[in-house]
Amino acid sequence: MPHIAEVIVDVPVLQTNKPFHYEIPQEFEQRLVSGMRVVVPFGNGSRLVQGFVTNRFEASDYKGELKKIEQLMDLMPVLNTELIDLGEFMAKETYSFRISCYQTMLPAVLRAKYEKKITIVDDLEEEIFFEVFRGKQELPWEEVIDRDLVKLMLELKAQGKVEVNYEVKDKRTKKTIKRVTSTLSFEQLEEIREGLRANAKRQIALINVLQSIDSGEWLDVKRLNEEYGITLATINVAENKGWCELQDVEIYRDPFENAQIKATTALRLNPDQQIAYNKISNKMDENVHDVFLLKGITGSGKTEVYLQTISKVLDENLGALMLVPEIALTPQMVYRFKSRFGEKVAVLHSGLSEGEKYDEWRKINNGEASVVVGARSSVFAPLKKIGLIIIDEEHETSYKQEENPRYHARDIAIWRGAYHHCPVILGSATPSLESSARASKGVYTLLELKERANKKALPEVSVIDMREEAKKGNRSNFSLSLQAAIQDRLKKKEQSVLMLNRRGYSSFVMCRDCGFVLGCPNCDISQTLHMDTKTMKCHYCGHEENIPTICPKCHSKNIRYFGTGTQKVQEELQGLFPEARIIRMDVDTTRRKGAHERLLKDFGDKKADILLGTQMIAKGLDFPDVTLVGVINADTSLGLPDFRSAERTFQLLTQVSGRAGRAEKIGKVYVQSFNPEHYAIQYAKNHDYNSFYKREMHLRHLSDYSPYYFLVRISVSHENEMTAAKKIGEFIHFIQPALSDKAIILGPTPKSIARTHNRYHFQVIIKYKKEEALSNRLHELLANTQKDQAKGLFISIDSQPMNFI
DNA sequence: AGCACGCCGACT
DNA sequence: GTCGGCGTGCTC
Repeated sequence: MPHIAEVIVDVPVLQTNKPFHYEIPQEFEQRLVSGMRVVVPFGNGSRLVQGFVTNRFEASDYKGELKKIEQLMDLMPVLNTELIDLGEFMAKETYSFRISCYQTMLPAVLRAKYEKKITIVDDLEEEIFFEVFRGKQELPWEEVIDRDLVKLMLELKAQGKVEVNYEVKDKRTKKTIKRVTSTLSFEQLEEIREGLRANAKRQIALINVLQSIDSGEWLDVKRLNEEYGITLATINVAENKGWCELQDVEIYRDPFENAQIKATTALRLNPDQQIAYNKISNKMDENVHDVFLLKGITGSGKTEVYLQTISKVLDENLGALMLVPEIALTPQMVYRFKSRFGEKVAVLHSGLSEGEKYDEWRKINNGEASVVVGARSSVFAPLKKIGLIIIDEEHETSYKQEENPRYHARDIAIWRGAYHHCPVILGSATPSLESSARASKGVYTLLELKERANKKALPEVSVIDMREEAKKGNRSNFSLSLQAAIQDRLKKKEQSVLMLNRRGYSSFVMCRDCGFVLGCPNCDISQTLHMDTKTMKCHYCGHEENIPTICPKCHSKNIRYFGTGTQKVQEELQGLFPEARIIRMDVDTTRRKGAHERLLKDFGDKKADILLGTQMIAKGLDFPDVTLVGVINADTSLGLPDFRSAERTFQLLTQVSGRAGRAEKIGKVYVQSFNPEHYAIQYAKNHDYNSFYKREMHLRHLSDYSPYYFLVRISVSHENEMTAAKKIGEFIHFIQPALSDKAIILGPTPKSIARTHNRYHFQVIIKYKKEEALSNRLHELLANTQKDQAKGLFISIDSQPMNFI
């Protein structure tokens, strides 16, 4: 057996971001497998840290003396070889540490907790022992700090009386239940019963129960207590006397314990669905990796295609991975999967406790679950053989993690698809421009669902010009036509959904009379209002000007910042319709666990007439009695200083429109806007993705943005503004020589929130098509700036950033 | 990150 | 003269 282990240690800094070799002690030789967590001594004081074994070797080329692995933390590996490789790839792509990548792949309970403490090894003076150690053998290090004992401890350590110890603690817990079985025969128990006093009621009851079960059958102790009043104490006594045997068994916490799930079967596919199914199915048969872009309008039955392709995967004893955005992971959605695939489904989402997440993860790792449904991080689910990966609503920006490691689930999914030689399906009604562009170039295979499953026409969308409303003297958030429509639905006892677009809240300036938004003269994006400096700024090029008091276009004085809160809107709405029952859904009302589900359930049960919410209501809701959808302010997301703002607005409007008229009744959508002629709004009104795509691609082409160019953003921050500004300048000088003349450098500019936590932030964006040397150069940049980073300069590199605010 | 080693200021 | 400040470098 190779007795050298390659270990990635849990010290997330660049200098230790490489494998370290350890000797595997004899006792672990047989049990240690790559992918297990281990405890290893590390560094000068040999403090104990957690590590992941990534390989085993016969010999090491390390010149120094190898240390030994201290302890194994797992019986089964937590990472398989695929995930070990994926972590290496991911660290390189996202400019982050391998250890951080492995930790994001795993449930949080597998992350170690560290404890440092002082242990007595030789007799101490009585006074110290009782006063300082309070008569105990150990003293936690925090206490040493708090009680200012560092100096004393160092002295005692020098005298060899105490030592510093490190402990690596495993946070994971398994939920267990106690169960009991009989160890005696019916007759033997009968004999015992006769020997008992008549008033030993509990013991007699227990014997009755033990007599009633078959040999080898186990009974739940909790149930014995509930049903017969037999306590654990009684059973313990009985066990000591040898009548029965007690056992702790590990169980999974079941987050869906109380759900009643009815089995469903496959629906009949329409011709478009059938074609899509066949094409995907063929690739699965060939065992070939391919990426499909499944484009289907709302209600076209994408989910049924997912379900049936997954079903085929299961028939071949492979696993399937399905990602959905966190907010779309509703009970309705989960129910659909559970009812088709039953126990084979594992669900991973943020609503679960750490323990529940770990249990779901274990079911996957053990091979008990073969269908995984979950949000972004589920892309790392430890399925051993994957036959299909699906990313639903692939355009959603939440698939990109906004903290380190800044991975995009789509990239990870495609990497895993290639590894497993299986298809990846990207599904959306409004695909991202990047994916559509790849499909039109033939990099992805396009599959289209053009028909709605119920053959219903898409809802009619009316765009309401809020400038006209203003002229009529209506200063409220609700146009007269929307008010009339709401009144009508209330009368007919039908439901309405109203969405308040909260993106980019209050951060830009717009003219209430003509809809003019102040843009940057150099960058074709809107400028952001900075109240701290009382200026308008462009986040891309750094352009700055005064806040306008008069609209440059129509010279109206009615130009001001834009944005409204949900609570204020709710009050206004209630004032207009005193009899209406309103449910408000925003970050405030959904903060508590389960609140989101409860509010939706109440609305589904028709306990309210109007659902008022932010974009979180745009996804996945399917309520048959909703016949009216209103978008109160379509413009806020247009005003964002982001080249994707039109795309986001188009996607949002299309998505929310799909909420109207899901069943028999015909739906109607009202979109209120100060920019009704804006192409994102007009194309959304006409449900015309293709025209939107063409127009937007043209604009991206003109301004050299994605998908024509790749982007990378380098951000720095420092508590001293001058230092941060000077450093980012140096970094550009360092990177520039590695770039061709085709690359475009934007900035440096201060970030939109130029100062947070008393630190100053600057960024530079590099637009490029093909720069072979760039990635290496950026890795070098990180390596060369270790000293700066030690001195409080934060550097972060975000490849293909999604948010610019 | 955490720890040791090493070289300059205010103290017994 | 020394105690201790944190700058620098290393961790299998």
